[in-house]
Formats: sequence, structure tokens, C-alpha cells
Amino acid sequence: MKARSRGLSRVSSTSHEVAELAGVSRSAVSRTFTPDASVSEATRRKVLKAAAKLGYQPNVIARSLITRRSRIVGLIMGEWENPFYATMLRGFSEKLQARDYQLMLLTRGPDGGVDSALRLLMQYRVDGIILVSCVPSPQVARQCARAGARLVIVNRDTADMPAVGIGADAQGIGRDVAELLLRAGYRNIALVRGDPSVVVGIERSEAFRVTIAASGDARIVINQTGVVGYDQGRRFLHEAMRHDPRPDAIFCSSDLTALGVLDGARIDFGVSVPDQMAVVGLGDIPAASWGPYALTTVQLPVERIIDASIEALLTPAAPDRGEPIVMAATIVQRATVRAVSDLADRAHGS
Amino acid sequence: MKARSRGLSRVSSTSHEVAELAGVSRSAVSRTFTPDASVSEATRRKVLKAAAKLGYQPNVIARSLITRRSRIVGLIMGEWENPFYATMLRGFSEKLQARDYQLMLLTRGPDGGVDSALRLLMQYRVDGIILVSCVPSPQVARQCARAGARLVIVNRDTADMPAVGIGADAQGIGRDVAELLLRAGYRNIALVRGDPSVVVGIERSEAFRVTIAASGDARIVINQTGVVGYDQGRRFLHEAMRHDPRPDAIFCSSDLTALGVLDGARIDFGVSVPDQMAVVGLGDIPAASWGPYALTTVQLPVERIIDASIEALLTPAAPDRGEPIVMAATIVQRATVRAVSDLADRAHGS
DNA sequence: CCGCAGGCTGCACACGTTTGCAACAGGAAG
DNA sequence: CTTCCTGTTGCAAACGTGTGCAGCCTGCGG
Repeated sequence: MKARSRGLSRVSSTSHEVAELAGVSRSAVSRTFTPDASVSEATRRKVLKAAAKLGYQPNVIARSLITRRSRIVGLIMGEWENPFYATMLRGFSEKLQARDYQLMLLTRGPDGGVDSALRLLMQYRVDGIILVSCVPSPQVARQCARAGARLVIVNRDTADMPAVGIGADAQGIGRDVAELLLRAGYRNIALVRGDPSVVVGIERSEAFRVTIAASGDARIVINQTGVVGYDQGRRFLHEAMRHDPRPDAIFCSSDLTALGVLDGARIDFGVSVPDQMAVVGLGDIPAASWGPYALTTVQLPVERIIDASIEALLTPAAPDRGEPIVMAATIVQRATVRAVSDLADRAHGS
Repeated sequence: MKARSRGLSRVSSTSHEVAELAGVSRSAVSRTFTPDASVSEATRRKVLKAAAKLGYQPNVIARSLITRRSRIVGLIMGEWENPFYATMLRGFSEKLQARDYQLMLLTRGPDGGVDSALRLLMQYRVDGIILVSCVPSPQVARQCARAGARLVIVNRDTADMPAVGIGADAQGIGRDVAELLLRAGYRNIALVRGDPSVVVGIERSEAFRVTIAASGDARIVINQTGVVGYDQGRRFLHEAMRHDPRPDAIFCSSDLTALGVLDGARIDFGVSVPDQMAVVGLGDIPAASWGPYALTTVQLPVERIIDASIEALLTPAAPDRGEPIVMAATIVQRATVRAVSDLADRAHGS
């Protein structure tokens, strides 16, 4: 008969009330809701009955205060334009939920403030943090580590940070795409990507460049950064057409850009793809397989990236400063690169 | 000198430690971090200095225990395929973050378990819950309301639920699209949508049907449910072509479906759009404006839906059982419906 | 009947905050 | 010098839970 009904919306019941109704102690109800705790079947039933009548749900906030585990993992999204990342987000959400963790979603501020987002998550004492497509400052990263939150960084460099990096094999991708284009006979090649400071993009480009250079007779005629998304891709193509020599193959760092380039070539200039020009994307978004496109692109192992990230985050004994985990990506050949007709083809028969 | 350095990762410092270092009481440090609390400039500085040295961050979990506000809002995502919803998610994330709320993201379970997700959120004592494209059972919804969490349901029916519904004006959309097609001279019209049980879809279809029927000489020749996404849209078109009479206009409940239909018509059958057939989508996703498509579609007021949802969620005195809030949508005419050449056009000049 | 073991149970402390209340300091007014 | 008032400060009681420890009860063997 304490001051219970103060106001109108104080309503979620407490373990105390359940205990009272069930005629047991608070400990008993706590133990009832704790797996493999010592409680007799009789009291367990009494407690459950009372809990049901009161609509009792344990307050995980209070619980986490004492267990020092919030069962929340934070995720900071650095990139939203690309549908690819929505897929990833969905996967994280579902798989974490399946393991009884909840996801706290933050967006990098317009000021690029990953650090402030990170600090926010620390205030909630999250058990771990996933950064997709963004990087914090090393200081704040260390601060997180010191506070006991494990850090996973997807698709970005983790140099001198107490974090485990996970991503696709950038160098492999650069090499494979270069080889594909070389084998198909393209010679004047353009490379276009977005943010020039992203390390993984640099690695990919570098491997691409090296492979092209090693071929002897092909070369990179354009190496452009700062173009991201469909519209910018399409606009870029206009520049490319004015360029001398005009590229006969374009490797884009995202499918969205590639589709813009593709439409620019076919619609704005009547260029025949893949005969006169090849276009390769990255990410294999759904639209890449649509009728008018059939874009040859690189499929990223997002499922495995997600699984590995969650593993690194949740397993108790994971080393938190090992080498980054890289996963092989696979090229999915559709119709924007002409079919190779050399020995590589004959070797496979057909 | 208590048992502080037990283990290796106990590290986030507490207000107690800061107080000790600053030579003040715990209350003082608490007040330093509480806006407009009574604390002198001198102690404030001492506290801030000590906090900085220790890397202290207030534990919002503990705070929320006493303030009874978690500053977390839950969001349950019922639909992931459509890029439209990623946009919405991003908006929610950014705008909530700007108002100092955090977003806890849940996905409806594969069993369609919205209820279990809701209960989970209740355990975290979230301040409010947003459901996008999914509905809970009325009982659980009531349970939430009783526990003091406000409920906002986007794009779904809220009949006899203690929740505020927010969405686009379904009937207006149905009517407007019907009128557009009628004015453009299409007569055999197909209506295709996804989940047949979604109330807002039913309302839209019904308004569409009524408007078509009122015209006298046009009619609905196909009214198909259960088709969702690009592939199913494209497959649906094959059925439609076999149908007698063959539709000369198709209104799809999502852009993705519409793009599939469009590709099916043009690529698989060589149908000329919009001359021989019109296609209209819903959602105005980025791909709708891409070169090969130029889809005529309905632009949903997502920005306003987000704002209204947040307002309804966060304003203290919002009525939580008012009429649903509906927002007008606007048709964006591109190139998959032939330009109208009747009086409506002449009335506007040109 | 006694002793003992083992399973349940309750007490009470801990987790890291906020906040009402009372005490206190210091200055201004009388 | 006294009185009052205002602005700061610390004490201690919450918030709702988990959990070590000690005690209880029951049943069994001697």
C-alpha cells in the first residue's frame, strides 16, 4: 500500500510485486527467471502464475546494472546510399536477435562524427560495437577497448586500433577484375571510386593497377575518385567519353556507380556494352541482375562477413588485435564484360 | 582501495571515483552532468577536470533506472526488401539521434513474431516503439500501452489498438492513380499487390476500384495479390499477357514490382510502354528514375511521416488513441503512363 | 532418536545513478 | 552584531535486479 498508483502511467510491475503476490521472496522470482538456478518446481509454478497475472517482465536494464552485461551491441552505420549496406544491417539485426542480443543503431553524424557516436554507445555500456564503413579515431577506439567493449570494423582499415577488422579481400578483388578485363581483351581501362581516403579502396585499386601494369600492353587511362552513386556515375561517363584516349572498360567501386555509368554509355552515347566498352561493378545489389542491366560485378561475402563479425564480437576469448580477417569475393559474370575466348575458356571446356 | 582492479577489464569509472579525485561528493558530479542543476562554477570545473582524467562517462543505464526514462525507442522492421524502408530507417535513426534518443532495431521474427519483439523491447523499458509495416496483436499492444510505452504504427491499420497510426493517404493514392490512368485513356486495368491482409492495401485498392468503376467504360480485369518484389513482378506479367482481356495498364503496390512488370513487358514481350501498356508503381525508390525505367509512380511523404511519428512518440501530451494521421502523396509522372491530352491538360495550359 | 547431507529459501548487499531535504557559508540589510 | 536569504553542498534513500551466504526443512541412514 505504498505510493504505488502515483500518476497514471506507472505500471510495469516489479519482481517485488510478483514475489508478494506469489508469497515468496524476491530472490525466488529472480531465480525463476534465471536459467539453471536453484528453485523448486513448486515455487517456480507459483511465481510464473503470479508473473503472468501481473504481466511481469524482468527489467533488463536493472539486471544489466548488476551483471555488467547489457546484451546490447551498438552498430554505427557510415554509409546508407548503397542498398548493399541495408542487406548487411538486416543480417546483423536478425542474427544478433537470434543470439539474444539487441542492436542499437547509430548513424555517423553529418560532421562525420564517429567518435561522438562511439562515446554515446559507451554511455549505454554496450557489450560490443560494430562499425560498418567508418572508422573512429585511434584514441576513442582505445578508450572503448579499455572500457571493455569489443570493437569490430567492417570494410575499413584497423591499423593500430584495438579492433578486429573484417572485410572482403580487397587485393584479390582488384587482381581478379583486372585479370578478367585483360583476358577479355580490353586495353584502355578506367578506375573510378568514391572516397579516396578509404584504405580498402586504395588496396583494391593498387592491386588492380599492378595487375594491369604487369600485362604490358594494357594501361589505366583514368583513375578517378570522388564519384559515388548512380547520378555521379552517369555524369562521370560523360567526362570519360571526352577523355583521350577513351576508356574501353570501367571498373566502379560500387554497383550503383556502375549502373549509372552503364546507362550513361548506352542511353546517352549509344555505346554498345560490352562490345565497345566493359563495365564492372562491386557489391552485386539486386538491381545488378535486372533485365536492362545484367551487370558483371563482384559478389561480396556479406553472409560470412556478418557471421565472422558476430563471432569476433561475442566469443569470450577472441583475440582483439589479431590480423584482419579477409574473405574471398567472387566475380559474377553477366553481360557487361564480353565473354573471354582464350585458353582460360577452353581449359574449362566450352 | 577496495577490490577495484579485480580481473583485467573492469575499467569504466564511476561517479564515485570522479568525486573522490575531485574532492567533492557524488552528488556534485551528478549535478555537473545534469543540465541546469545547481552547481558552482568552481566545483564544476574541478569535476570536469577529474572526469576528463578518468575518461568518465555517465552510465545512462543506471541513470535510466532512477529517471524511469531510457531514452531508447524501439523500432520493429516488418519489411526489408523494399529500399524504400531503408530510407525510412535511416531517417528515423538520424532524427532520433538528433533529439538525443537512441534507436533499438529489431526485426520481426521469421514466424512473424511481432509480439515477441515487442515484449523484448518492453524488457528494455523503451520510451516508445515504432512499428514499420507490421502489426502486433491487440493484447500485446495494450500491454505496452499499460507499461507506459507509446506506440506508433507506420503504414498499417491501428483499429482498436492504443497506438497512433501514421501513413500515406491510401484512398487518395488509389483515387489519384485511377484518375490518372482513366484520363490517359487506359481501359483494361490490372491491380497487383502483395500481402492481401494489409488493411492499407485494401483501402487503396478499394478506392482505386471504386474510381475505375465510376468511370463507366473502364474496368479492372485482374486483381491479383501475393506478388512482391522484382522477380515476382516480372513473372506476374507473363500471366497477365495470357489473360483475356489483356490489361493495358498495371498498377503495382510497390516500385520493385512495377520495375519487374516493366522489364517483363518490354524485354520479354516487346510491349511498348506507355503506348500499349501503362505501368505505375508506388514508393518512388531511386531506381524508378533511372534511365531505362523513368517509372511513373507515387511519391510517399516519408520525411513527413518520420517527423510526425517522432512527434507523436516524443511529445508529452500526445493523445494516444486519436484518429490515424494520413498524409497526402503525390504522383510523379515520368514516362510509363502516356501523357494525357484531354481537357485536364488543356485546363493547365500546354 | 540423533546426525547429517542436500536442496531451497530468504536476507542483505551490491550495481551506478538521481534527487529531496537539510545543513551550511557568506553576504546584505537592519 | 544579529537576522535573514540565497546559492551550494552532502547525506541518504530510492530505482529494480542478481547472488553469496547462512539457515531452514526434509529425508535418510545409523
